[in-house]
Amino acid sequence: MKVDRESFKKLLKEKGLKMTRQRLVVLEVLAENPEQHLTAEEIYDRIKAANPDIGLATVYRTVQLLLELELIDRINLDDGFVRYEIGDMGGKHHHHRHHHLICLKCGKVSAFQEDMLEALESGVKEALGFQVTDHEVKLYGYCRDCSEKEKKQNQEEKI
Amino acid sequence: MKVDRESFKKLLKEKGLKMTRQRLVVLEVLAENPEQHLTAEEIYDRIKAANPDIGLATVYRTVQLLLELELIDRINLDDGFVRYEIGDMGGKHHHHRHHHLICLKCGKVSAFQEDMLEALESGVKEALGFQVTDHEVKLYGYCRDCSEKEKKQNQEEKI
DNA sequence: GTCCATGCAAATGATTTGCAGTATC
DNA sequence: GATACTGCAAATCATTTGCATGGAC
Repeated sequence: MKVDRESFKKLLKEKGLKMTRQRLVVLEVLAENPEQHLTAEEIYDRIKAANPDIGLATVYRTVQLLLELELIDRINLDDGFVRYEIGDMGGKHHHHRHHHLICLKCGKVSAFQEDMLEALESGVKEALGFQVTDHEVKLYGYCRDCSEKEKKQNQEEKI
Repeated sequence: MKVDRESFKKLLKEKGLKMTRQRLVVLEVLAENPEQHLTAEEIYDRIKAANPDIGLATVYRTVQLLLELELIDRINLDDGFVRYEIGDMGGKHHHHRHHHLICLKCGKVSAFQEDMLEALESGVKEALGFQVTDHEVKLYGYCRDCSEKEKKQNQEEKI
């Protein structure tokens, strides 16, 4: 994914903010690594090589800013780090995101698209009067690779 | 909800652990406050009145232990605290839990039961080969009270 | 030139850990 | 009586913040 410098600059200007090299670079790292769920420190590490004089605090501040601008999303995998990923950008409907599959064996995190939740949301609306505007769904289990490995191992044990 | 001292003791013994007043009290606080999503510090505060000489570190250690024993669940509302609530105990099917409605206006957190996710899980299994064993679902939006207040306010503005 | 933004280092705050004393089995 | 558990205080570690300098407009 490519960051459009000019529209980013414009977006910042609307809020009285300035476009800086650091802000652009952080956004670019996230845009170039979709589905990677990077921590602030990981973003920092990827930037440091080309920009040795950037500070970790700036990454933290920038990531907050990008969240407020709704350019990126936050993911919490309960491992002590907050992670970030580039948002839908295209923005089909009202930002519906945060669908993650987390493998309990290899730790791999993948995303999935699913509209089945809309039925759930309208059910909640009718039954409880709760109007859903966003959701975060994490499914824990075993990814294809790990569950196939498991299966193979079980077969070998039977022999 | 009431804690069964003896079966708790037995459960601990199976793992070579001892039953202590502190462990019992922490479990009781959580059992007596279902749907309350207490932080470690909040649990500590509720215990301190009757047991002034308990330590916060013990609450943290106990809560970890109860998680491992699958007697309680962990909830993360991204507000900087990890929260805990008593588990299903009854345990209908394979521990399926963590369904929360989080109101963006008043911050109220409520839980809901919903089996509609099973359709989603089998969809994921077929499409991606990912075998789901547990899930955590957070729906963000506006609770009945807040969305009614909102509606009323909008009507008044029109007058 | 005016502010906003940055880098650095120090501060924060939830959670963890080491250790000597204490309670459970 | 052995061993696990607790309380306390110190340590940890991700994230935030104060402040003087630097950069965008």
